[in-house]
Amino acid sequence: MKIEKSLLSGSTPMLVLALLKDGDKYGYEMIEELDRRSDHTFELKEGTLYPLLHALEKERFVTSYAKQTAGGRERKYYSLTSKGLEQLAYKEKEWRHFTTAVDAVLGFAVAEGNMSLAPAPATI
Amino acid sequence: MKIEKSLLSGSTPMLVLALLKDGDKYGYEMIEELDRRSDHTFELKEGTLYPLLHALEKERFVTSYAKQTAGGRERKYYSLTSKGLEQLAYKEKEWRHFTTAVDAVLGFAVAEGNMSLAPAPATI
DNA sequence: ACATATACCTCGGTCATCTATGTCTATTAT
DNA sequence: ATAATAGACATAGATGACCGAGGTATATGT
Repeated sequence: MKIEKSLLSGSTPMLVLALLKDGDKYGYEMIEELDRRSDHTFELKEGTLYPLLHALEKERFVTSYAKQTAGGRERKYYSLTSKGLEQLAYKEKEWRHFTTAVDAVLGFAVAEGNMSLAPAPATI
Repeated sequence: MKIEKSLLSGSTPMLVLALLKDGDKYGYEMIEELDRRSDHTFELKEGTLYPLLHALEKERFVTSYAKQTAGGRERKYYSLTSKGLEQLAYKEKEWRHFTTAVDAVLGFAVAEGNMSLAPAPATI
């Protein structure tokens, strides 16, 4: 199934950080891995990923280093920092909150406790 | 919890259609209803909603009519068309697919059958 | 009478993603 | 040997979604 691209908007940084949680990766590899893990739902474009990686590095969520392949080709590997791991945890929490809220609007039953509802105010 | 606004991007039309499934509503009412149902997660702005409603009407997903309040004020009510109902069903399906794919990338266990995986091709 | 809430609307800015394009190197096909 | 393809990085400009800010007008509360 093809997903309207704007749906993905906003969750891309989280997905990239999630990929790096399982080990250092280079850009091109992330695109393939994301495509594979999502069963072809997310076909991230290079024009999206590379600028995003630069932004994540600027914010110190990831660091990068160059590494040679056996063939002599150079790759730029990215590594998750502890700050990036914290950010991932935050983004995952935000993601849970978001999907719970959408499901609530769509009218799906929500398991109690999920929405962290404030206790109902006393009606005088 | 505050949600980064770009997360919502793309799912807004679905949410609006979902609201109208429960009966005709006017714009201002939808904003309040969305805020209420989502426990203040979605605070849709007028600058977002009104142009969106016009677009939905243009695509024949909704129709509109004017109606007076007891006080004499005029409101513009929107009503879901059968085409809009179909669109909502499609968008909900897309939404399920999307969240399943994100969860797969995040590494959460996925209930079997959800991802509609093609049977593994025979490896010769 | 004045402020606030209700109710509609539009314009322009911001930001995320994609399209298109470019570069360079390694591998595969002819 | 040479051409074509795939791998790997990068950026510029277009598109599109959402919001901020502003505008108009009526009803209600003080």
